[in-house]
Amino acid sequence: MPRSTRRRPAPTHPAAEDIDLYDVLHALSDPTRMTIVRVLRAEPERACGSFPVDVAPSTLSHHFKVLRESGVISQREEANRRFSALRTVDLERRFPGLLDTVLAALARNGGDA
Amino acid sequence: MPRSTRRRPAPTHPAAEDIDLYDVLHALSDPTRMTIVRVLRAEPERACGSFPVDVAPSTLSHHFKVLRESGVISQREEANRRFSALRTVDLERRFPGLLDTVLAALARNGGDA
DNA sequence: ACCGCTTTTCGATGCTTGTCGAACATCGCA
DNA sequence: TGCGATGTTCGACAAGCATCGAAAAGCGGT
Repeated sequence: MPRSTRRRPAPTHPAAEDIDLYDVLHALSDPTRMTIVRVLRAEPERACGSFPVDVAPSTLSHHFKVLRESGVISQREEANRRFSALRTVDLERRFPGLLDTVLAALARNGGDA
Repeated sequence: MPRSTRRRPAPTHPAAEDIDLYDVLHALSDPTRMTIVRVLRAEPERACGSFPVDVAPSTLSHHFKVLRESGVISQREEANRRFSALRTVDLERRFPGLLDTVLAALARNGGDA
């Protein structure tokens, strides 16, 4: 009996057309999560633990879950690490210009605040 | 002794340059408040009680307070009515394109949902 | 087989939030 | 002066949220 290669439950992502605006806005209304998005904007992919945020690992995991379930980021597993990436294409298709505008606004708000 | 003509405490608004992005995003992440913004987009001004939202007056007052203190709307008093308006100029100056993009995204999200 | 690293899950905690009803304030009008 | 209409304030309440520490799961290397 071939055991599944899946170890932990694979991270679930909403379909592009199911991304909800209110979920996205809520996800982006937290500074810690916005920092994650901003960093991910500059790099295509990054491991969870390598973000310049000052919260406990469990808290960070929670924020990634919020971002993932709102459709802002995607996550893939590699070994015991989990890499995150912005869903730029899906977001652009669903809500054109939103991500760019918000990130531009963030830069005016205080940049890294 | 001349009493002040102010009866109730006048509504307080943040200065344009003090509008905080996180406050704005949070204000916009609620459907009831978003409905208010959407209606205000089509009309320059409107009295509080005349919005097509289905909540108690006290709840509505709370939402207006959130919108006002985040800098999304302004309110002026006339007699015993309070008129609200979008702070389109201030918002555009502080976060260019944000309001338009979010409202366009709202239309894609389900329009009046 | 064991250890260390990365990340998630669980339970708890304190704060925030959306909601309501009741009471209050203010105005116009009769 | 009193009445109705318009909004706000005040508690109260349930739900949600950001946060943490402790524990567990999964992987790679020794």
